[in-house]
Amino acid sequence: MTIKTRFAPSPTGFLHIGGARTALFNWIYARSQGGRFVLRIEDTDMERSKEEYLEEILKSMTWLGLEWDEFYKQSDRFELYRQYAQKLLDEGKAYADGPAVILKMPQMQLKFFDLIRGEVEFDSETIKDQVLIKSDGSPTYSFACVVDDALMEISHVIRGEDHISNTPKQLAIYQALGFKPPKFAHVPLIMDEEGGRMSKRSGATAVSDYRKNGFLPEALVNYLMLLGWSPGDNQEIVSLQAAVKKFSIKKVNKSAAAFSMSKLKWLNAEYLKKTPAEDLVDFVAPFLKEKGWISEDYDRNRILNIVELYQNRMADIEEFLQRTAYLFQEDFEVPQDLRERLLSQQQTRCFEDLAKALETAEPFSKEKTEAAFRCCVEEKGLKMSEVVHPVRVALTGSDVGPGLFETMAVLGKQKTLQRIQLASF
RNA sequence: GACCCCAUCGUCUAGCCUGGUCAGGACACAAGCUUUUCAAGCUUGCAGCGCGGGUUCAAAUCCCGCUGGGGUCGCCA
Repeated sequence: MTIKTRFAPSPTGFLHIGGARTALFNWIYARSQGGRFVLRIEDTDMERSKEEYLEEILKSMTWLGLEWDEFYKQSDRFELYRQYAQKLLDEGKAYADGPAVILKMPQMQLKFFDLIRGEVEFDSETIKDQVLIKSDGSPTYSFACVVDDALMEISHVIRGEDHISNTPKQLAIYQALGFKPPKFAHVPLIMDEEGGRMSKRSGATAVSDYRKNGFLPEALVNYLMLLGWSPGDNQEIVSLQAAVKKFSIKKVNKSAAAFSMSKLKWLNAEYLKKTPAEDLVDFVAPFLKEKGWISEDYDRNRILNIVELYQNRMADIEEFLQRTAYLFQEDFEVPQDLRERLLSQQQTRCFEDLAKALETAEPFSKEKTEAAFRCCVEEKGLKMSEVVHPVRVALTGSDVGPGLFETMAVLGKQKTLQRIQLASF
């Protein structure tokens, strides 16, 4: 049997991280079985479906690396749904209510075997007749879904747990149509940090938000797959390729998982650390351009030096931009408490001489600046720590950051000297 | 409310199917080492089987009940 899965978002909103994880499991499962992955846009609700959302969904899927083998839009297939509805009408399995078509609920065993949960059974008495075609001629979700899954020969329907109670209704439609139902697997939902329902208030929920905030797609994908699934060998860093090798749908958890931004950030930091600095330059450049900090023809080597300095000090782009702002902006504020604590008259009185000493550093490298700096500090009988911290504040506006001399090298001679002198009185 | 699903550290999880390993790992948190600060790195620590009944020589693991959480009850998807 050929394995075929599908992800079927409706373009009534951005691609949600919950949806992304469902898509991810479908993709991984198809790939792990040598099967095919279908992307089907469920845009039967003409009112709420928007072109911009469709574009955003496609873009997010591509960004995540979840390429599809087949693509469909339900709005192209309305005629097909009407034909099947007519068939049910002709066979007496459905009845008309004005222009609408409604399925007579057959008496049947509404039982199915869920690949993740095992046997799930519903009482057919509790399920009402189902609308198949709405009064406006468009198909309902369940009807279009069943017709498509059957015609597209979807072998495994992997979807969110919120669809579990749709399954018995759809089973009835399969039976009426005379189609064999696919295998079902309902993956648990993702909860917010507090364990409640994911909502706008829960923070970033759209995949595009994570892209904008400077997360690496590999990190997001890695995080999402770990929410409800584990390779089982204590590995946390798992590539898509490794996941495909180890994936088993039966090993997917049954219980809902709370989203953890701190773990996602940790994973992102891990991926950031192992990404070659050269590649990171390209990753970071668009964000710097957007800030207006660099132009189109920026000094690639300089950005490379900066990236190398901060690669281990950031979990996302926001942190990077915050910590490197002093390199691109002239007027940064030194917080009042730091000014008082580290830039007192006493502490800055050697600044003039330090500036003079640094003037001789040529080239203005980490090694040369450090040598000149140390020499001057020793001559004055001071300790390095007494001078290093005040100077860092003068240069960066912060008391934390990379090594002082690496910072100087990347800041450049002119700005370094200027800022030291400026702070000395 | 009815129906359905679920339940291991604060969080994500391994272990459950095929009862017997100090219940393992990761994030977070705390401490130490390193260091011009921070980060990274290394080491250590803290912390869990929801409750109650069974079955059994033995239960996180099997069964039942309870409690708790979640989902669905649209001519939305």
